[in-house]
Amino acid sequence: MKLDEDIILIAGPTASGKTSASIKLAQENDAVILNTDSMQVYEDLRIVSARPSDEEIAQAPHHLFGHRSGAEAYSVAHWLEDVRALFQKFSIQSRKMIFVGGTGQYFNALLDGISPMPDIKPEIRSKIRSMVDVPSQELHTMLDEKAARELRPSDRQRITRALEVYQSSGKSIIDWQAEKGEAMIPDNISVKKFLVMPPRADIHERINMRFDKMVEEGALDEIEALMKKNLESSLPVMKAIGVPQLAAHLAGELSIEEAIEKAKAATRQYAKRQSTWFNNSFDDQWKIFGV
RNA sequence: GCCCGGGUAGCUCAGGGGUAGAGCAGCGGAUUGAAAAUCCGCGUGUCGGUGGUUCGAUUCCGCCCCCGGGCA
Repeated sequence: MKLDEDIILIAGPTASGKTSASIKLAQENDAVILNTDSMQVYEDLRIVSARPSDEEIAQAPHHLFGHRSGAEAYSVAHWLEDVRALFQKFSIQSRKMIFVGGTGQYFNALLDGISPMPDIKPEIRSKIRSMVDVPSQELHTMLDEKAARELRPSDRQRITRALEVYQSSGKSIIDWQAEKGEAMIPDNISVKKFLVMPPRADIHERINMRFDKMVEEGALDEIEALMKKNLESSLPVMKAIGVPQLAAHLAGELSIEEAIEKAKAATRQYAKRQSTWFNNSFDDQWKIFGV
């Protein structure tokens, strides 16, 4: 399919067939592919994150895949910086770009921008994140008034974030978020949006088959190598689906069957959350494919 | 063949004369620098079948079927 637009977006839940679709489109449109997935950025997770294989990557130019170490705490802000750098490198008009992935937050940030946020002082961040023994309900009482009103006492991750923002800047995260961010894509650039959304039952079947295949292809070796790095368990890479489950098996806490079953279930639940995001957060410019 | 134990949600199981409830799975939702994260909400069921007792049976009784275990 030959497309006129400068930028093509392909979103969809995990195991929906985005990778092969992106390669085909890239070849037909002489485009480069940009990863829009929060876990495929890590070099440590080739198999478990379902990152394109070397053979697939050889079929079209790929960027932002496996370009970061798992030791880094990558985030949507880093991703936007990486994208901005690529926009300059290629100059948007001269080369078609295909964004493909399953991280809704990244797509939203790309299209709508992200509010400016203060730099977090490292000592504040580590102080707050080290309070692992303090119940989140108690952390919630330390919030500024506005954040306390918006966040649930059980939502530890957002509470932690709100605390570090307030303590670093003296301003509520709610006020920071009220400031609109700048859109990444200029108005004169045309965008085509594809949402790959197969029936849920098909996705479940593909997830189950794919995880078995990952194990056959050496997922355990990959996780073993990752564990040898002794990274902090709070790092994003350590929370990728498949990592905790297979690590638990390697540690002798789960049988391989149990680990596989838990990883598959976690993947199905993730696909559910992705579907919710795409169904409710994406506007009707997205063209839906049932595949 | 006989004797036990068990058949309740997709799975593992609890309960008990007034049409039933947990965990997991599943479904729905939120989502602004960890987002594959984090959080919120929802039981989805001929209680194996069939007769009987009873105002009323998933529960008590009989018979049958199925699954374990034991004795032969």
